[in-house]
Amino acid sequence: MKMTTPKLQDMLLDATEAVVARQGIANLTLDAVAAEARMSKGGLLHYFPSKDRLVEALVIRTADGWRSCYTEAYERTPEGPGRMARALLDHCLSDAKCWTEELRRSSSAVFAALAQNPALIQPMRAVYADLHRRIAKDGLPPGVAEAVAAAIDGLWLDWVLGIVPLEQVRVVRVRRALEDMLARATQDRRSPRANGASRKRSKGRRV
Amino acid sequence: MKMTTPKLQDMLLDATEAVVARQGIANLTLDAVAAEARMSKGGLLHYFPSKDRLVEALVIRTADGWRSCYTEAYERTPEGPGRMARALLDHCLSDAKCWTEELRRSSSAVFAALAQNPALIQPMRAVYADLHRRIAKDGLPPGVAEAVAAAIDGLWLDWVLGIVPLEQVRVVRVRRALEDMLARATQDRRSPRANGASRKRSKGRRV
DNA sequence: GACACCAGACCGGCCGGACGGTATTCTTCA
DNA sequence: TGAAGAATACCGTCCGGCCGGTCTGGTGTC
Repeated sequence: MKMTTPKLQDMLLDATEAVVARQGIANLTLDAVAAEARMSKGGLLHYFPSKDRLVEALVIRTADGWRSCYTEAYERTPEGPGRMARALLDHCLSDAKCWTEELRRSSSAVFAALAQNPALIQPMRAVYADLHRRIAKDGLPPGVAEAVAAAIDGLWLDWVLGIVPLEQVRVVRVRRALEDMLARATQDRRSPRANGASRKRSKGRRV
Repeated sequence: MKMTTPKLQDMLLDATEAVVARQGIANLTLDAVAAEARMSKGGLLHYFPSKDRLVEALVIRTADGWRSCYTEAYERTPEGPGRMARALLDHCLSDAKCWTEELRRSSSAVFAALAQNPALIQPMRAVYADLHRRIAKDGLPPGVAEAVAAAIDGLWLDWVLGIVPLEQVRVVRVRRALEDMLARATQDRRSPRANGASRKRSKGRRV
Protein backbone atom coordinates (compact mmCIF):
# COMPACT_ATOMS: atom_id res chain seq x y z
CA MET A 1 0.00 0.00 0.00
CA LYS A 2 1.26 3.41 -1.01
CA MET A 3 1.39 6.30 1.41
CA THR A 4 -1.13 8.73 0.01
CA THR A 5 0.28 11.95 1.41
CA PRO A 6 4.06 12.16 1.11
CA LYS A 7 5.92 15.22 2.21
CA LEU A 8 4.95 17.62 -0.53
CA GLN A 9 1.24 17.01 -0.17
CA ASP A 10 1.54 17.52 3.54
CA MET A 11 3.33 20.78 2.99
CA LEU A 12 0.50 21.93 0.75
CA LEU A 13 -2.03 21.04 3.42
CA ASP A 14 0.00 23.05 5.91
CA ALA A 15 -0.15 25.98 3.53
CA THR A 16 -3.89 25.56 3.26
CA GLU A 17 -4.27 25.71 7.01
CA ALA A 18 -2.06 28.74 7.16
CA VAL A 19 -4.20 30.55 4.63
CA VAL A 20 -7.36 29.73 6.54
CA ALA A 21 -5.78 30.84 9.78
CA ARG A 22 -4.47 34.11 8.46
CA GLN A 23 -7.03 35.16 5.87
CA GLY A 24 -10.18 33.37 6.88
CA ILE A 25 -12.25 30.76 5.17
CA ALA A 26 -13.66 33.20 2.65
CA ASN A 27 -10.18 33.80 1.24
CA LEU A 28 -9.27 30.15 0.94
CA THR A 29 -8.54 30.14 -2.78
CA LEU A 30 -6.28 27.98 -4.86
CA ASP A 31 -4.16 30.99 -5.74
CA ALA A 32 -3.72 31.87 -2.08
CA VAL A 33 -2.69 28.34 -1.17
CA ALA A 34 -0.26 28.15 -4.06
CA ALA A 35 1.28 31.47 -3.09
CA GLU A 36 1.55 30.41 0.54
CA ALA A 37 3.32 27.23 -0.53
CA ARG A 38 5.49 29.16 -2.99
CA MET A 39 4.21 27.05 -5.84
CA SER A 40 2.20 27.83 -8.92
CA LYS A 41 -1.46 27.05 -9.15
CA GLY A 42 -0.66 24.48 -11.81
CA GLY A 43 1.65 22.73 -9.41
CA LEU A 44 -0.94 22.71 -6.67
CA LEU A 45 -3.57 21.35 -9.02
CA HIS A 46 -1.13 18.66 -10.03
CA TYR A 47 -1.30 17.20 -6.53
CA PHE A 48 -4.91 18.00 -5.73
CA PRO A 49 -6.95 18.02 -8.92
CA SER A 50 -9.70 20.15 -7.43
CA LYS A 51 -10.39 22.32 -4.46
CA ASP A 52 -12.75 19.74 -3.09
CA ARG A 53 -9.98 17.16 -3.08
CA LEU A 54 -7.68 19.55 -1.31
CA VAL A 55 -10.15 20.25 1.46
CA GLU A 56 -11.07 16.60 1.67
CA ALA A 57 -7.44 15.67 2.23
CA LEU A 58 -7.21 18.31 4.90
CA VAL A 59 -10.23 16.93 6.72
CA ILE A 60 -8.88 13.41 6.51
CA ARG A 61 -5.57 14.49 7.96
CA THR A 62 -7.28 16.33 10.79
CA ALA A 63 -9.62 13.44 11.51
CA ASP A 64 -6.75 10.94 11.54
CA GLY A 65 -4.83 13.20 13.88
CA TRP A 66 -7.72 13.38 16.27
CA ARG A 67 -8.26 9.64 16.18
CA SER A 68 -4.65 8.80 16.86
CA CYS A 69 -4.63 11.44 19.59
CA TYR A 70 -7.34 9.80 21.63
CA THR A 71 -6.31 6.24 20.85
CA GLU A 72 -2.77 6.91 22.06
CA ALA A 73 -4.16 8.60 25.13
CA TYR A 74 -6.27 5.52 25.70
CA GLU A 75 -3.24 3.24 25.49
CA ARG A 76 -1.42 5.29 28.08
CA THR A 77 -4.30 5.25 30.53
CA PRO A 78 -4.58 2.58 33.23
CA GLU A 79 -7.30 0.02 32.74
CA GLY A 80 -10.58 0.01 34.57
CA PRO A 81 -14.02 1.55 34.18
CA GLY A 82 -14.05 4.96 32.53
CA ARG A 83 -10.73 4.39 30.85
CA MET A 84 -11.68 6.32 27.70
CA ALA A 85 -13.19 9.17 29.70
CA ARG A 86 -10.10 9.38 31.88
CA ALA A 87 -7.91 9.35 28.81
CA LEU A 88 -9.80 12.26 27.32
CA LEU A 89 -9.63 14.23 30.54
CA ASP A 90 -5.96 13.62 31.14
CA HIS A 91 -4.83 14.18 27.62
CA CYS A 92 -7.22 16.58 25.92
CA LEU A 93 -7.75 18.81 28.88
CA SER A 94 -4.18 19.00 30.03
CA ASP A 95 -3.00 22.44 30.97
CA ALA A 96 -0.61 23.59 28.31
CA LYS A 97 0.43 21.08 25.68
CA CYS A 98 -2.94 20.97 24.03
CA TRP A 99 -4.83 24.10 23.00
CA THR A 100 -1.98 25.30 20.85
CA GLU A 101 -2.44 27.58 17.91
CA GLU A 102 -1.47 24.71 15.68
CA LEU A 103 -4.28 22.55 16.95
CA ARG A 104 -6.67 25.40 16.46
CA ARG A 105 -5.60 25.69 12.86
CA SER A 106 -6.05 22.07 12.10
CA SER A 107 -9.47 22.16 13.71
CA SER A 108 -10.78 25.00 11.65
CA ALA A 109 -10.11 22.85 8.63
CA VAL A 110 -13.43 21.27 9.45
CA PHE A 111 -15.18 24.58 9.09
CA ALA A 112 -13.46 25.19 5.80
CA ALA A 113 -14.91 21.88 4.70
CA LEU A 114 -18.32 22.84 5.97
CA ALA A 115 -18.22 25.99 3.90
CA GLN A 116 -16.79 24.33 0.83
CA ASN A 117 -18.96 21.27 0.74
CA PRO A 118 -20.70 19.84 3.81
CA ALA A 119 -20.31 16.31 2.51
CA LEU A 120 -16.57 16.58 3.03
CA ILE A 121 -16.78 16.30 6.81
CA GLN A 122 -17.70 12.66 6.47
CA PRO A 123 -14.27 11.42 7.64
CA MET A 124 -14.66 13.47 10.79
CA ARG A 125 -18.09 11.98 11.34
CA ALA A 126 -16.62 8.53 11.07
CA VAL A 127 -13.99 9.29 13.69
CA TYR A 128 -16.58 10.66 16.06
CA ALA A 129 -18.72 7.61 15.54
CA ASP A 130 -15.76 5.48 16.56
CA LEU A 131 -15.10 7.62 19.61
CA HIS A 132 -18.69 7.41 20.74
CA ARG A 133 -18.66 3.68 20.29
CA ARG A 134 -15.67 3.45 22.60
CA ILE A 135 -17.33 5.75 25.07
CA ALA A 136 -20.55 3.79 25.09
CA LYS A 137 -18.80 0.73 26.47
CA ASP A 138 -16.63 2.52 28.95
CA GLY A 139 -18.05 0.69 31.91
CA LEU A 140 -19.62 3.72 33.53
CA PRO A 141 -23.22 4.57 34.41
CA PRO A 142 -25.00 5.67 31.23
CA GLY A 143 -24.35 9.24 30.17
CA VAL A 144 -21.35 9.90 32.37
CA ALA A 145 -18.62 9.30 29.82
CA GLU A 146 -20.78 10.91 27.17
CA ALA A 147 -21.13 13.99 29.32
CA VAL A 148 -17.37 14.18 29.70
CA ALA A 149 -16.88 13.92 25.96
CA ALA A 150 -19.57 16.48 25.27
CA ALA A 151 -18.06 18.93 27.72
CA ILE A 152 -14.66 18.59 26.12
CA ASP A 153 -16.20 19.11 22.71
CA GLY A 154 -17.96 22.19 23.99
CA LEU A 155 -14.84 23.78 25.44
CA TRP A 156 -12.94 22.93 22.34
CA LEU A 157 -15.48 24.18 19.82
CA ASP A 158 -16.21 27.35 21.73
CA TRP A 159 -12.53 28.05 21.59
CA VAL A 160 -11.99 27.17 17.96
CA LEU A 161 -15.01 29.15 16.87
CA GLY A 162 -13.77 32.15 18.80
CA ILE A 163 -17.00 32.35 20.78
CA VAL A 164 -15.21 32.36 24.11
CA PRO A 165 -11.62 33.38 24.71
CA LEU A 166 -9.18 30.78 25.93
CA GLU A 167 -8.89 30.77 29.69
CA GLN A 168 -6.64 28.10 31.17
CA VAL A 169 -8.11 28.34 34.65
CA ARG A 170 -11.56 27.73 33.34
CA VAL A 171 -10.41 24.59 31.57
CA VAL A 172 -8.79 23.38 34.75
CA ARG A 173 -11.93 24.05 36.80
CA VAL A 174 -14.05 22.11 34.36
CA ARG A 175 -11.58 19.26 34.36
CA ARG A 176 -11.67 19.04 38.12
CA ALA A 177 -15.45 18.98 38.13
CA LEU A 178 -15.54 16.24 35.53
CA GLU A 179 -12.92 14.22 37.38
CA ASP A 180 -15.02 14.41 40.48
CA MET A 181 -18.01 13.22 38.55
CA LEU A 182 -15.98 10.33 37.17
CA ALA A 183 -14.71 9.37 40.60
CA ARG A 184 -18.23 9.46 42.01
CA ALA A 185 -19.59 7.39 39.16
CA THR A 186 -16.83 4.83 39.59
CA GLN A 187 -17.34 4.38 43.31
CA ASP A 188 -21.09 4.21 42.74
CA ARG A 189 -20.40 1.32 40.44
CA ARG A 190 -18.55 -0.34 43.24
CA SER A 191 -21.21 0.31 45.91
CA PRO A 192 -24.39 1.08 43.98
CA ARG A 193 -26.33 1.53 47.24
CA ALA A 194 -24.77 4.95 47.68
CA ASN A 195 -26.22 6.83 44.74
CA GLY A 196 -29.36 7.98 46.42
CA ALA A 197 -29.47 11.24 44.51
CA SER A 198 -29.23 9.56 41.15
CA ARG A 199 -32.83 9.67 40.12
CA LYS A 200 -33.80 12.86 41.80
CA ARG A 201 -35.47 14.89 39.07
CA SER A 202 -36.75 18.41 39.43
CA LYS A 203 -40.48 18.14 39.89
CA GLY A 204 -42.45 18.07 36.66
CA ARG A 205 -42.48 21.76 36.03
CA ARG A 206 -43.95 23.05 32.82
CA VAL A 207 -41.39 24.47 30.40
CA MET B 1 -36.57 54.26 20.13
CA LYS B 2 -37.26 52.70 16.80
CA MET B 3 -37.50 48.98 16.30
CA THR B 4 -34.56 48.16 14.09
CA THR B 5 -35.92 45.03 12.46
CA PRO B 6 -39.55 45.32 11.46
CA LYS B 7 -41.32 42.55 9.71
CA LEU B 8 -39.75 42.81 6.29
CA GLN B 9 -36.21 42.71 7.54
CA ASP B 10 -37.05 39.69 9.62
CA MET B 11 -38.52 38.01 6.60
CA LEU B 12 -35.30 38.66 4.70
CA LEU B 13 -33.29 37.13 7.51
CA ASP B 14 -35.56 34.10 7.39
CA ALA B 15 -34.85 33.82 3.70
CA THR B 16 -31.15 34.02 4.40
CA GLU B 17 -31.37 31.17 6.86
CA ALA B 18 -33.38 29.15 4.40
CA VAL B 19 -30.75 29.61 1.72
CA VAL B 20 -27.99 28.54 4.08
CA ALA B 21 -29.99 25.53 5.19
CA ARG B 22 -30.87 24.35 1.72
CA GLN B 23 -27.86 25.33 -0.38
CA GLY B 24 -25.05 25.62 2.10
CA ILE B 25 -22.90 28.49 3.18
CA ALA B 26 -20.96 28.56 -0.06
CA ASN B 27 -24.11 29.42 -1.97
CA LEU B 28 -25.20 32.20 0.32
CA THR B 29 -25.31 34.97 -2.27
CA LEU B 30 -27.35 38.11 -2.44
CA ASP B 31 -29.11 36.86 -5.53
CA ALA B 32 -30.08 33.64 -3.81
CA VAL B 33 -31.46 35.45 -0.79
CA ALA B 34 -33.38 37.88 -2.94
CA ALA B 35 -34.85 35.03 -4.95
CA GLU B 36 -35.78 33.12 -1.79
CA ALA B 37 -37.54 36.20 -0.45
CA ARG B 38 -39.16 36.86 -3.82
CA MET B 39 -37.58 40.25 -3.97
CA SER B 40 -35.08 41.83 -6.32
CA LYS B 41 -31.47 42.20 -5.37
CA GLY B 42 -31.92 45.95 -5.40
CA GLY B 43 -34.68 45.62 -2.85
CA LEU B 44 -32.57 43.41 -0.63
CA LEU B 45 -29.69 45.85 -0.81
CA HIS B 46 -32.08 48.59 0.15
CA TYR B 47 -32.60 47.02 3.54
CA PHE B 48 -29.11 45.62 4.05
CA PRO B 49 -26.62 47.79 2.21
CA SER B 50 -24.03 45.05 2.05
CA LYS B 51 -23.69 41.36 2.57
CA ASP B 52 -21.76 41.95 5.75
CA ARG B 53 -24.64 43.92 7.20
CA LEU B 54 -27.05 41.17 6.27
CA VAL B 55 -25.03 38.50 8.02
CA GLU B 56 -24.39 40.79 10.96
CA ALA B 57 -28.11 41.28 11.44
CA LEU B 58 -28.59 37.54 11.28
CA VAL B 59 -26.01 36.95 13.97
CA ILE B 60 -27.53 39.61 16.18
CA ARG B 61 -30.94 38.07 15.86
CA THR B 62 -29.60 34.63 16.69
CA ALA B 63 -27.60 35.92 19.63
CA ASP B 64 -30.59 37.80 21.02
CA GLY B 65 -32.70 34.70 20.65
CA TRP B 66 -30.22 32.63 22.58
CA ARG B 67 -29.91 35.23 25.30
CA SER B 68 -33.65 35.56 25.81
CA CYS B 69 -33.90 31.78 25.73
CA TYR B 70 -31.67 31.23 28.70
CA THR B 71 -32.80 34.30 30.60
CA GLU B 72 -36.42 33.21 30.38
CA ALA B 73 -35.43 29.72 31.42
CA TYR B 74 -33.64 31.27 34.37
CA GLU B 75 -36.74 33.19 35.42
CA ARG B 76 -38.80 30.04 35.40
CA THR B 77 -36.35 28.09 37.52
CA PRO B 78 -36.67 27.94 41.32
CA GLU B 79 -34.07 29.85 43.26
CA GLY B 80 -31.12 28.29 44.99
CA PRO B 81 -27.58 27.31 44.14
CA GLY B 82 -27.05 26.17 40.58
CA ARG B 83 -30.10 28.02 39.34
CA MET B 84 -28.57 28.89 36.00
CA ALA B 85 -27.19 25.40 35.49
CA ARG B 86 -30.55 23.87 36.33
CA ALA B 87 -32.26 26.28 33.95
CA LEU B 88 -29.96 25.23 31.12
CA LEU B 89 -30.50 21.56 31.82
CA ASP B 90 -34.27 21.80 32.12
CA HIS B 91 -34.79 24.03 29.15
CA CYS B 92 -32.01 23.48 26.65
CA LEU B 93 -31.80 19.74 27.08
CA SER B 94 -35.49 19.04 27.16
CA ASP B 95 -36.53 16.07 25.11
CA ALA B 96 -38.42 17.38 22.14
CA LYS B 97 -39.19 21.05 22.03
CA CYS B 98 -35.63 22.11 21.53
CA TRP B 99 -33.43 20.60 18.83
CA THR B 100 -35.81 21.56 16.10
CA GLU B 101 -34.76 22.10 12.53
CA GLU B 102 -35.56 25.76 12.96
CA LEU B 103 -33.12 26.11 15.81
CA ARG B 104 -30.51 24.34 13.80
CA ARG B 105 -30.96 26.82 11.01
CA SER B 106 -30.66 29.83 13.20
CA SER B 107 -27.54 28.36 14.73
CA SER B 108 -25.75 27.82 11.50
CA ALA B 109 -26.04 31.53 10.94
CA VAL B 110 -23.00 31.77 13.14
CA PHE B 111 -21.00 29.64 10.74
CA ALA B 112 -22.15 31.75 7.84
CA ALA B 113 -20.76 34.71 9.74
CA LEU B 114 -17.55 32.88 10.40
CA ALA B 115 -17.13 32.24 6.71
CA GLN B 116 -18.17 35.70 5.63
CA ASN B 117 -16.19 37.70 8.15
CA PRO B 118 -15.06 36.33 11.51
CA ALA B 119 -15.45 39.71 13.15
CA LEU B 120 -19.19 39.43 12.72
CA ILE B 121 -19.61 36.87 15.47
CA GLN B 122 -18.89 39.54 18.06
CA PRO B 123 -22.55 39.77 19.20
CA MET B 124 -22.51 36.06 19.90
CA ARG B 125 -19.31 36.45 21.88
CA ALA B 126 -20.96 39.12 23.97
CA VAL B 127 -23.91 36.89 24.75
CA TYR B 128 -21.64 34.05 25.77
CA ALA B 129 -19.64 36.37 27.98
CA ASP B 130 -22.87 37.30 29.74
CA LEU B 131 -23.85 33.66 30.13
CA HIS B 132 -20.50 32.73 31.60
CA ARG B 133 -20.71 35.63 34.00
CA ARG B 134 -24.03 34.31 35.26
CA ILE B 135 -22.62 30.83 35.50
CA ALA B 136 -19.58 31.93 37.44
CA LYS B 137 -21.73 33.15 40.32
CA ASP B 138 -24.13 30.28 40.33
CA GLY B 139 -23.30 29.27 43.87
CA LEU B 140 -21.80 25.91 43.00
CA PRO B 141 -18.32 24.45 43.49
CA PRO B 142 -16.01 25.91 40.84
CA GLY B 143 -16.26 24.28 37.44
CA VAL B 144 -19.51 22.42 37.97
CA ALA B 145 -21.85 24.87 36.29
CA GLU B 146 -19.21 25.53 33.68
CA ALA B 147 -18.98 21.83 32.94
CA VAL B 148 -22.73 21.68 32.47
CA ALA B 149 -22.66 24.61 30.09
CA ALA B 150 -19.74 23.18 28.17
CA ALA B 151 -21.44 19.82 27.80
CA ILE B 152 -24.57 21.45 26.45
CA ASP B 153 -22.48 23.46 24.01
CA GLY B 154 -20.76 20.31 22.91
CA LEU B 155 -23.94 18.37 22.26
CA TRP B 156 -25.40 21.33 20.50
CA LEU B 157 -22.43 22.14 18.29
CA ASP B 158 -21.79 18.51 17.38
CA TRP B 159 -25.35 18.38 16.22
CA VAL B 160 -25.37 21.66 14.34
CA LEU B 161 -22.10 20.88 12.62
CA GLY B 162 -23.41 17.52 11.57
CA ILE B 163 -20.51 15.74 13.23
CA VAL B 164 -22.78 13.42 15.17
CA PRO B 165 -26.35 12.55 14.27
CA LEU B 166 -29.13 13.60 16.62
CA GLU B 167 -30.00 10.90 19.12
CA GLN B 168 -32.61 11.81 21.70
CA VAL B 169 -31.69 9.03 24.09
CA ARG B 170 -28.10 10.17 24.19
CA VAL B 171 -29.18 13.67 25.09
CA VAL B 172 -31.35 12.29 27.86
CA ARG B 173 -28.52 10.14 29.23
CA VAL B 174 -26.18 13.11 29.33
CA ARG B 175 -28.82 15.24 31.03
CA ARG B 176 -29.33 12.62 33.72
CA ALA B 177 -25.61 12.42 34.36
CA LEU B 178 -25.30 16.18 34.60
CA GLU B 179 -28.29 16.40 36.90
CA ASP B 180 -26.68 13.87 39.18
CA MET B 181 -23.51 15.91 39.20
CA LEU B 182 -25.50 19.02 40.08
CA ALA B 183 -27.33 17.28 42.88
CA ARG B 184 -24.06 15.93 44.27
CA ALA B 185 -22.44 19.34 44.11
CA THR B 186 -25.38 20.95 45.83
CA GLN B 187 -25.48 18.52 48.72
CA ASP B 188 -21.70 18.81 49.05
CA ARG B 189 -22.22 22.51 49.48
CA ARG B 190 -24.57 21.74 52.32
CA SER B 191 -22.32 19.15 54.03
CA PRO B 192 -18.82 19.77 52.65
CA ARG B 193 -17.37 17.00 54.85
CA ALA B 194 -18.80 14.40 52.50
CA ASN B 195 -16.82 15.11 49.35
CA GLY B 196 -13.92 12.87 50.10
CA ALA B 197 -13.33 12.05 46.47
CA SER B 198 -13.22 15.64 45.35
CA ARG B 199 -9.52 16.13 45.20
CA LYS B 200 -8.58 12.67 44.19
CA ARG B 201 -6.38 13.18 41.13
CA SER B 202 -4.96 10.43 39.00
CA LYS B 203 -1.40 9.99 40.12
CA GLY B 204 1.08 12.26 38.41
CA ARG B 205 1.42 10.27 35.29
CA ARG B 206 3.41 11.57 32.36
CA VAL B 207 1.33 12.55 29.34
C1' DG C 1 10.91 9.96 -26.04
C1' DA C 2 8.19 8.81 -22.16
C1' DC C 3 7.08 10.31 -17.92
C1' DA C 4 6.52 12.98 -13.58
C1' DC C 5 6.65 17.57 -12.14
C1' DC C 6 5.67 22.23 -12.43
C1' DA C 7 4.77 27.02 -14.49
C1' DG C 8 1.54 30.51 -15.69
C1' DA C 9 -1.56 32.43 -19.21
C1' DC C 10 -6.24 32.13 -20.07
C1' DC C 11 -11.36 31.47 -19.98
C1' DG C 12 -16.11 31.23 -18.50
C1' DG C 13 -18.91 32.06 -14.85
C1' DC C 14 -20.35 34.09 -10.82
C1' DC C 15 -20.80 37.53 -7.24
C1' DG C 16 -20.97 41.94 -4.72
C1' DG C 17 -22.45 46.08 -5.25
C1' DA C 18 -23.25 50.66 -7.87
C1' DC C 19 -26.58 53.03 -10.35
C1' DG C 20 -30.47 55.00 -12.61
C1' DG C 21 -35.07 54.40 -12.82
C1' DT C 22 -40.12 53.93 -11.17
C1' DA C 23 -44.02 53.53 -8.07
C1' DT C 24 -45.98 54.69 -3.77
C1' DT C 25 -46.56 57.29 0.32
C1' DC C 26 -45.83 61.41 3.05
C1' DT C 27 -45.22 66.45 3.69
C1' DT C 28 -46.14 70.95 2.86
C1' DC C 29 -48.40 74.99 1.67
C1' DA C 30 -51.78 77.60 -0.83
C1' DT D 1 -58.56 70.04 -0.08
C1' DG D 2 -55.38 69.07 -3.34
C1' DA D 3 -51.43 69.80 -6.10
C1' DA D 4 -46.36 69.94 -5.91
C1' DG D 5 -42.61 67.91 -4.50
C1' DA D 6 -39.79 65.27 -1.38
C1' DA D 7 -38.90 61.03 0.75
C1' DT D 8 -39.17 56.23 0.74
C1' DA D 9 -39.48 51.58 -1.15
C1' DC D 10 -38.20 48.78 -4.54
C1' DC D 11 -36.62 47.21 -9.26
C1' DG D 12 -33.32 45.30 -12.69
C1' DT D 13 -29.29 46.05 -15.38
C1' DC D 14 -24.51 46.48 -15.65
C1' DC D 15 -19.60 46.28 -14.42
C1' DG D 16 -15.22 45.10 -12.41
C1' DG D 17 -13.01 41.66 -10.17
C1' DC D 18 -12.14 37.26 -8.58
C1' DC D 19 -11.99 32.21 -8.66
C1' DG D 20 -11.92 27.41 -10.10
C1' DG D 21 -10.26 24.82 -13.48
C1' DT D 22 -8.22 23.92 -18.33
C1' DC D 23 -4.51 23.96 -21.31
C1' DT D 24 -0.22 24.57 -23.37
C1' DG D 25 4.27 24.40 -22.65
C1' DG D 26 8.79 23.80 -20.29
C1' DT D 27 12.09 21.27 -17.37
C1' DG D 28 14.68 17.45 -15.54
C1' DT D 29 15.28 12.24 -15.30
C1' DC D 30 15.24 7.47 -16.60
